[in-house]
Amino acid sequence: MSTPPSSFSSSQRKPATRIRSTAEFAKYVGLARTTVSRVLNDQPGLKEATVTKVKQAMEETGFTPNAYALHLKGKKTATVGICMENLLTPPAVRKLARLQQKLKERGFSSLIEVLTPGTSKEVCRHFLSLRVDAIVFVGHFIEEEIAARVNEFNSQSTPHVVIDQLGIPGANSVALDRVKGMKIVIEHLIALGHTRFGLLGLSGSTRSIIDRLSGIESALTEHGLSKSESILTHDSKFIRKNDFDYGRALASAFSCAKNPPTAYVALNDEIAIGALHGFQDAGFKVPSDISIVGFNNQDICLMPKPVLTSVDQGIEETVDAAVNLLLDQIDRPSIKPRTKMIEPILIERGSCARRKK
Amino acid sequence: MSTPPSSFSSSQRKPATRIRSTAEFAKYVGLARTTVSRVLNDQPGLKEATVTKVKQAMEETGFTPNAYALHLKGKKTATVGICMENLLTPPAVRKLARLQQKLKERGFSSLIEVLTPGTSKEVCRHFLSLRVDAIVFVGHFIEEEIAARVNEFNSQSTPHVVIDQLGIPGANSVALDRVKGMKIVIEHLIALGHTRFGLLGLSGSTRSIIDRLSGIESALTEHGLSKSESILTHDSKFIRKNDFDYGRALASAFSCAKNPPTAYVALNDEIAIGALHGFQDAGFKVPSDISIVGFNNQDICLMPKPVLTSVDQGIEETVDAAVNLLLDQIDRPSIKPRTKMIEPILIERGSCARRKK
DNA sequence: TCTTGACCAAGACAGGTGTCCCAAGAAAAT
DNA sequence: ATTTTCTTGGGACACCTGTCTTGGTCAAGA
Repeated sequence: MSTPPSSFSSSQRKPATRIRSTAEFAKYVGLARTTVSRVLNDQPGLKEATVTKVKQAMEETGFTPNAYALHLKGKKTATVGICMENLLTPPAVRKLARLQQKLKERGFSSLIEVLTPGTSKEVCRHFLSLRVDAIVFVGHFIEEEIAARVNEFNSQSTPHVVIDQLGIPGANSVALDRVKGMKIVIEHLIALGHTRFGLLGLSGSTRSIIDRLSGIESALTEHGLSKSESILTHDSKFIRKNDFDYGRALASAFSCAKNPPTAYVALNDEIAIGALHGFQDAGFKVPSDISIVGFNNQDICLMPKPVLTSVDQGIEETVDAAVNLLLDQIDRPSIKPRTKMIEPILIERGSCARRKK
Repeated sequence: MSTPPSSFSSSQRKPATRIRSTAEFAKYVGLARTTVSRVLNDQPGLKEATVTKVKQAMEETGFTPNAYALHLKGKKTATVGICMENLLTPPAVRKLARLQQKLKERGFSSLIEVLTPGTSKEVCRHFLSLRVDAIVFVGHFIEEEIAARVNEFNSQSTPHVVIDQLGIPGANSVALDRVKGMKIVIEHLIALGHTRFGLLGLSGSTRSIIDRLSGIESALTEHGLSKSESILTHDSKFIRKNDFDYGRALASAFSCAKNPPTAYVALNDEIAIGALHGFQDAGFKVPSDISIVGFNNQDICLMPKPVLTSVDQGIEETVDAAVNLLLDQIDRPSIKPRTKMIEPILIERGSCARRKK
């Protein structure tokens, strides 16, 4: 951490208080404000010695021009507001991490807020008061709420993108094709000889669930299976928490029933792993007795024994597409809203096997 | 979605382009800029009708005063810059989530950047150019680099706090007492009759590792055990990755050796769970043959069978203390740097048992 | 010594906002 | 009808920066 050579004895001359403006800074350097400004903006016609003098002083004082004043002079804020559904689930965080990284590569800073129901208006106002160049939503929110925000964005031509939530009219969105996601899962299990399926946590009336159920149905009918006979669920018996313990409880419910299904499809990896443990505790062998498929392909898929087969979200692809959508809007404000679907990929591991007998 | 009652026919009158200033907005409303400004700042002496007229127009147009211009008038930016070591490990993200939430409660926005080695100067400059009210570091960084930043902060009296990294002179810091963390682990295992311990991933020369080793040593000597006879490690045999597979590899190395230790202490939960699987694959029973303790008490502790005993970091306590340190600095700029240590707590689960025989 | 450049100092303006001030207009009270 | 009180309009200034202009200083060349 050696200080670069300096004509000032650096440790002594450090100003007691922070320098807040180019005027103060110019006084410190002993030059006119305009001269300093010329150095800061790489303008020609300056003596070499002057330039180095100013740059050294910047090193010493850590002075930086006020970005807020710069913005008033017409400079872009180069800031993006990110609205997260939560910061606790690994897939959401992976998206955030990728998003922040990609935006940084393009020179944008990330402002982050977690959206609780009903706060979207306030949060977006705040972002807009900070004159962000774009706003991103990550996760599933109340549809009407986001639709209202998107409406506002469109009427003000504010660049935006909605990641993971489909069905918002007029929105730029990127989302996993969940219909297809479930379809390839069921087809995989059918190929392994399974005909009856237990659903773990796949109930509700959100767009995400409806899409996934429709994917399941589509796969079933294409293979001549009837929905009513092939599908079982015990979701309604427990308070839905979408976590490990919920999966475990569901498994025990299935285990107690007679003639349980041989294959299970879970809402997410947590539930799948909980169920896996539940079935193992009940004396079933995975995958020889029972096959289980998770969703999201998180790191925890490697934690249980056997390791969990799961559906990969293509997070990198999703976020990269979202960033591209954003940049397109920033470059061409008149561009029309677009939706990009991401193809899911089944990652086969050890929790599925051919049906016995 | 219902628009509040309005004298304008809302969907029609929406301006085609975004309103960018109070001047434009005042023209839209049909009032003087000063009058609008008075409404926005809740000044007295205004007719009721005028106030509601302006507020309705705000609803319709979504107009918000430019925060950048406000700051020029002396208003605080109410923004905090957060430097993250990474956004991929769950403990780091939990800290971020808590931090963002607590800051929001106090009215601060969160600017987030991931720091790669060598970028701290640039990132902090950027934060300072955005006139953040404080800067937070979360994670372990290159000591000299952070020390240099802290030095700059102190000379400019920039409020800051370093979470998780000790040993930075002059810094406001909050960190887990890792010495004690390891000490309570070893004491727990000694109480269960263990006398020989395998270390998983606990090698290196970072402050964090040194502290933890010193905690182990302290517990051993207090119980009359010698370090050289009680401690075994195979860390150097593999490329250290601190993940599940690394733990698994270490376990297989211990399994092959003759007379392996009966108790194992891991750097983190991932390694511990990997090792747990590795030992089980090698034919050992956990916890009857072998006891294992993780570190961090993440959610994944519940994934393996048996569930993993681990040390809780007290993330909430840590972050809350950090926020308090920040606020103290903002309120009293002359306050001296302080360090707050957080007490670790051993969470006993199923992966430890009394030593056989 | 005088001219010519090269360089810098100093002033002015714009950008959006809050606030102070004074004048103008409208409504209310006399 | 006149006066008083309420309310609004409009100008001015400060905040910080980049940029344009003008004027000044100093050294080098003629």
